[in-house]
Amino acid sequence: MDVLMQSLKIGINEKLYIKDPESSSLGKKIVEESILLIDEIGFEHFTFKKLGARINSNESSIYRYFENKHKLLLYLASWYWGWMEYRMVFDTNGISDPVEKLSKAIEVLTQNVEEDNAFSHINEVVLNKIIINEYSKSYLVKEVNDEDKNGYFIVCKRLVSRLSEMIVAVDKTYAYPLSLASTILEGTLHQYFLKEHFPMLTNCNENVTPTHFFTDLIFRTLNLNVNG
Amino acid sequence: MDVLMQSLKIGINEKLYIKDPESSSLGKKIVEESILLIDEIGFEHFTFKKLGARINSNESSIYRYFENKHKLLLYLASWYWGWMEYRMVFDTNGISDPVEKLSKAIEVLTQNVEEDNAFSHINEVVLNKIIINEYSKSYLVKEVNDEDKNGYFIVCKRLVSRLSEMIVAVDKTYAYPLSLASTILEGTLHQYFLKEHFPMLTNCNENVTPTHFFTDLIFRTLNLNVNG
DNA sequence: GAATATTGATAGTAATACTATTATTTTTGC
DNA sequence: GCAAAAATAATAGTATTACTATCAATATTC
Repeated sequence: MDVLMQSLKIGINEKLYIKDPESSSLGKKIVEESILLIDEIGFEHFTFKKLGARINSNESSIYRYFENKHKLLLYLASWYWGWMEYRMVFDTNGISDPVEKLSKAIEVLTQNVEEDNAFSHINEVVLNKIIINEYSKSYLVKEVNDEDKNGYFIVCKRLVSRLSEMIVAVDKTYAYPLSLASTILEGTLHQYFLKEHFPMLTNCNENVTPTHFFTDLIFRTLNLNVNG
Repeated sequence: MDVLMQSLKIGINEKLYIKDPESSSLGKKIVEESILLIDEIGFEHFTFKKLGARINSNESSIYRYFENKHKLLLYLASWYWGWMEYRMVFDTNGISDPVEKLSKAIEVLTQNVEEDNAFSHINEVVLNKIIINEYSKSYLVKEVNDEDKNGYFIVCKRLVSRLSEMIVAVDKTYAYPLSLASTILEGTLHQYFLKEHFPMLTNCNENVTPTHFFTDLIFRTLNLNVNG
């Protein structure tokens, strides 16, 4: 799993941190506990001072790793999308049939996240929760164009692009592969949010998952049979 | 248009404001200029102090209308969704064919917003821009469950519900009408955002609109012909 | 064991997000 | 047209946030 780990590390833009949090135990603790604290109190209430108190460290020490909490969120999001991308590529790698390949990709991207023990200091289940609740806040900012120029969103963009290509491989005539791919990724986060907080606005529940909904949607849209 | 105006006023939960901004010229100015200022500097940089300076009024006076900027955003969002709901109901009212009715609803909900002169102090075009950029921030908060209990999201919920019913009217066997409806509403905002800031992640541009994409998606998903 | 890097502690600043009080202006009712 | 009431403005003040700067204490490494 070392190769995986490295490939994921590569995905994170160096401008997102001042000092690489993977390079020290304090850095890892900052990442590890920030995920838990953001989940507990929400991104708006989260501060470096509170995080410092929680990990018995100092506010000023955290500022030596991340410029501000916004950059930390972008870092966590890059890690998350890099991890998703890796799993998608890994899990679809050997599949030659384009329909089966797309189907598997959708499954990986929309299914409930389970813990991955390859990364000891990152709790993927909780990270997924904060991506559902907070990811939009990382790009819905006035500075988005400049930040995009800095490459802060490159991992997520590459994921959409890859998924779009898989859609094209299934149906070259379909006119909206990019829009469909971005709708699936964003829509998945949204359906999980609705399931948790607005169950009346979704058909997803304990039995019906976003994977069911989006797999069905893709197959109907691209005019395929469920069995490939 | 007075009836319309009233019906839209009714839609806004009274708990969202301390004093009804429609009841005075200062209140209207607060709403009018807050839309423009949030659009200009973004919700994070927007403060009541800055708004006060802009309208030659006082921070403390604005606090007499709205508890904080979060409630103001919820107010603006309720107004927006109330206005969309009204237009959707109005424009689909006489249509008896369910397919044509759904098609018209999608059109109203996904098309580019144009100014509505019935509401002099609200610039719908700019309001639509801030909904695209800021709406998610109104519900992606830790307090969402309590706020929902207070009825702050009722207008948007009713809209999803209505759209879902129109989907059911077209295809009773389709298993995910709520998820499809919520995906369309949320996805429309997202596609407009991508079109503006991440054109590589969407097929929408000057010629292809979110209306094209979502109309096509709905028709394929519900197995209909484009001509009804 | 000295030099260097890292972390911690403390202090300080400007801005934010308010609340409270009092003064001034506007509105309304008679 | 004037008094009473309501609305708005001005000012001040508090706690928190989002940092920056400085210096002391601790690890690390050469």
